[in-house]
Amino acid sequence: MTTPTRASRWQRFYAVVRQIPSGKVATYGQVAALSGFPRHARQVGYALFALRSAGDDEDPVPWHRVVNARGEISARSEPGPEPLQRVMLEAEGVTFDTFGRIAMKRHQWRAE
DNA sequence: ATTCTGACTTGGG
DNA sequence: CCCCAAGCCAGAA
Repeated sequence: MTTPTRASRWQRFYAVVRQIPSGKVATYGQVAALSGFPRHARQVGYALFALRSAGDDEDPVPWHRVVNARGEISARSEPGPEPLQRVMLEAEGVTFDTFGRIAMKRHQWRAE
């Protein structure tokens, strides 16, 4: 709605994640910082978790472009989107090394 | 109102 | 590289 001052921080995170271009990835901490909350990396993860069942076909959030600081896909409590996330990233041109890590120096998103 | 949980990060040893 | 402690917030029961 039109109440940004009362809007959840989560909406802020989603807005930033939506700005991540295809072929690039950002870390939770990065998203938090760009949203204006340097120490809220955790909340970003939780926000995305809540997004799992969101029916946002009109306003999709590229959650798959958010990875942890190690450059790996974070493990969830339950199996599911992990392999999918990797597939989606690879489909966008993101490459993984033998350790299952992303070449962050090459794919990490640089905000402008 | 309280308690528990959950896609994390960073710094220090 | 690994392990530990602290910081942070929202939603469900």
